[in-house]
Amino acid sequence: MTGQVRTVDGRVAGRRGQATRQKLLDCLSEMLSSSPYRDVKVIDVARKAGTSPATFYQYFPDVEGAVLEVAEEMATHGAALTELLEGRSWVGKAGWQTAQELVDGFLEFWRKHEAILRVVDLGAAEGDKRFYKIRMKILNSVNNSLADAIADLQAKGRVDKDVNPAAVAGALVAMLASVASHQKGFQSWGVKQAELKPNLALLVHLGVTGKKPTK
Amino acid sequence: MTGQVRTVDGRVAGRRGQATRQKLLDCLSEMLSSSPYRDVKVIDVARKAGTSPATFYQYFPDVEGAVLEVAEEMATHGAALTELLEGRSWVGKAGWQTAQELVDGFLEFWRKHEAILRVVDLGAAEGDKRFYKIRMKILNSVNNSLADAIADLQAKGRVDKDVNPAAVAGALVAMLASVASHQKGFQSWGVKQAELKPNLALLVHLGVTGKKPTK
DNA sequence: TCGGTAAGCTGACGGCATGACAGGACAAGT
DNA sequence: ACTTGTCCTGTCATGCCGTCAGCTTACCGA
Repeated sequence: MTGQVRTVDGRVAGRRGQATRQKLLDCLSEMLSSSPYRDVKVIDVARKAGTSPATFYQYFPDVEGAVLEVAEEMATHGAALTELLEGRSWVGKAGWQTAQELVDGFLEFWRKHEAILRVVDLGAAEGDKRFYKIRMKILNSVNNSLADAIADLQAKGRVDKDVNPAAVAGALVAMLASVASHQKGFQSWGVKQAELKPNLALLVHLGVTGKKPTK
Repeated sequence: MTGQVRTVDGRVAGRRGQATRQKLLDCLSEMLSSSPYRDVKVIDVARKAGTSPATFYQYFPDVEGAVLEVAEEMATHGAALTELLEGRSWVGKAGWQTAQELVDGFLEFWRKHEAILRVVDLGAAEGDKRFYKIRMKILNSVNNSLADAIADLQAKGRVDKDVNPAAVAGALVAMLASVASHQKGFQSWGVKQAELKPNLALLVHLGVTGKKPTK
């Protein structure tokens, strides 16, 4: 499917090569967590991996190229987000639970991949299609499921006709992503993490069903 | 209030100096709009301003320092966002209009300052307190007004007791900011800008009042 | 066991951005 | 014209970037 892993100059990477490559990616991930994206240098990543800059350039065209790899890897893990919504109900108490579990799972995922998601968000906002596609790949699973749920309720007449399911779903997903990125910001507004989640779930529930949840 | 503008080495800047300084800031702004943050170099900004890198370093410690200035300037303009909510009603048709105008004004502001806001968002997400404070300064005006409105309705018994006004307000503001940053993303979900706004307004109204708007 | 071949790594190098400084250009007041 | 303080830039040491030739290592077939 993906074909063989290749170096920049076209050689196929063997066992040792792939290990080095992966180590560089891991070290890059760590660097992204500990220092601003702007200050992440090839030489630092290489040093951290116990190798030389020249080796780095064998496997990646530049820092951005390597970041894209890290992001791609993370995006495949993001497929698990689909499970948060698959076959769930939005009616009654079950609906409230669905909303809660979505918020919980989403925030957890974002927290776990905080550093790389920051960079993906930036790249997407800057209009880079590669980052933008990765961001879509992650959000689409959640977004599509949400939009379907809204469209379903709409078909049954439980949601107004003039609601655009995709727009509402997208806005809710954007909200979750943004809140996850700036959780610390809420603390200065006197909102604790534990308080935040149910309020987010409330908004999600309101957005999807148009009604307050029954708890 | 802010005192005199000073160079890095402590001299007070005169008329000519301030003009040069401002020109550098303007050129930096342009650079941020046209190229990725990571690739904005002092030498490019200086060249664009028709001066030398050494001059840049007389007024700013580094690119980040200059970016903070641009952001600060933008943040003061952001005070105008307060007007979108001051003295507005959230009841009946007026409530729907309030929500619409908030969404409109917010998106417009974000669009106008897109480039610098991207960088502020990144800096804040990375935990840099300076960027984080600027982000707060912009969002606080809207957030506080929203939280007050919710708390008001809550006091009147129109909103559930277990809603945390600050949390809901913060989440709604985060949603607006995120959607504004990634408007292009919605196009690939088949959502046009014109469709997006009323749906955002709907979510805002739902979040604040807990009820569907009367149009 | 022994080469042969391809993978894997690095030292070294030209090029460019950074950041500091000292000195020259310039404007304003006397 | 002279002085004073502001303003700008040429220059330099330093450090990262990105490339290449060449060396080492692992694998494999004879």
